[in-house]
Amino acid sequence: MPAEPARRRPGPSPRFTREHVLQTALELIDAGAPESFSMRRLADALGITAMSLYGYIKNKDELIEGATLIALAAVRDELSPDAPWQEHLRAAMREIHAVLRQHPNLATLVIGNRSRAIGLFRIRERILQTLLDAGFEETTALHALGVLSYYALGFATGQAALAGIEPEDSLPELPPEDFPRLTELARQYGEHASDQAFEFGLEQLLGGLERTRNGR
Amino acid sequence: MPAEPARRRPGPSPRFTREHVLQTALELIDAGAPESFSMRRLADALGITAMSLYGYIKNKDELIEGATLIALAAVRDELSPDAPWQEHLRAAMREIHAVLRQHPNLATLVIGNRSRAIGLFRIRERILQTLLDAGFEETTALHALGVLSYYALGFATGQAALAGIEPEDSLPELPPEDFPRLTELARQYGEHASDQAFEFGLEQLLGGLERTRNGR
DNA sequence: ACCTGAACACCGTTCAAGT
DNA sequence: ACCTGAACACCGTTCAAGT
Repeated sequence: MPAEPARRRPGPSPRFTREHVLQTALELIDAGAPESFSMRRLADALGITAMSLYGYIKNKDELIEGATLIALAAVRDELSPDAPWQEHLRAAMREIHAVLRQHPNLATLVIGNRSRAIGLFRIRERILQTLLDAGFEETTALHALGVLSYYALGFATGQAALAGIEPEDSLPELPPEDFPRLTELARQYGEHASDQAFEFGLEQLLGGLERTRNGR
Repeated sequence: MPAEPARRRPGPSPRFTREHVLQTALELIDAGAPESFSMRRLADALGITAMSLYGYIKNKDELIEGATLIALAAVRDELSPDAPWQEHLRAAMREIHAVLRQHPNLATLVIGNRSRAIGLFRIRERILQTLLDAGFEETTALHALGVLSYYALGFATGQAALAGIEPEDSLPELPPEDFPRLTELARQYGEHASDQAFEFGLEQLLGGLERTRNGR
């Protein structure tokens, strides 16, 4: 690189809002592989040095939390408040799933990061509220909350792991004599992580909850 | 147990089996935080340099796959083959859950790693076999396979994220006016990630599958 | 006040050289 | 054949100094 004059124009050196930094982070997280996101790459994308980022956020965890919050802001409950509780849960779960599908790497980062992003708790509050209003006992409601959130997060992370992989490559080569069923269904194996599979599981869970609430 | 060569070099020049390397890796993964596991630390624990590891495994992903395989070797099906399919699924899911609870950081590493550890496919084969034998249609069986595996993996990862955190610290400070229910149940919030919650969700899923198989 | 370079303490992995 | 040090191309983060 040729030596430039050490002097830098003090002119329009760009200053960002925290939101702009977080938004750029989210775009970068969406663009690459989950592990390819780094402070240094984000700084590059913004045209500043990595160290300058620390003027906007405390550390990388807080940065990911902030990006999560922005992404989750898209989750809204549009249902009328007198819709049955099953409808509310179904809608909430579908919205979470849709958002995580749009930002697949976020799911991977969040699940491994013990994220305390307040957006996650906004959704949990809403689910918990729905369950309690539906008449579930407190402990049962908390159990259901855990089941529903980890199902959504786990499934989305699983789908993210298969993103960009050809369906027929989602299975490694397996000896047919030890894996007869997987071998037989190899071509359709990708179905296990499809959106229909998510819906299928959601309906199993909602049906189960309904049965539980009606006294077994 | 290390293979003892006891020949030719003076000084500490131990040679290991691949199994010993993988076993040590698993212990190290269990011991610390998920992100604290590194090739260099593993080499330290073995008393060799990081570069020597590449004589035993191709890279870090393969190392984690190998450790996963060792851990999953503990999963066995002890049921008699004529037990009802629900019992088989329940047993398989509980065994997976138990193993992931014993190696919590492994769940985190596996879910973010698109692991192709053959041990995972051994379990999937078994679940798929059970579902097909129970009479589920192929697509439905694959959907159920995805739902069950991602539920187990997602829940275990969620529990791992809370490991070592005091139950009362599992919630960040939230404004009570926006989060009335979570605030109200803050003391019991840890319940959402308990083993009972896992069992609760498992029963919802099994009940749902049973209903599905009996024609809605 | 904001941004910087240099530095620290790490990573995974390659490679040529040593025994 | 196995292990090594040195090196490469990265990390997140701190800190004193520059503007």
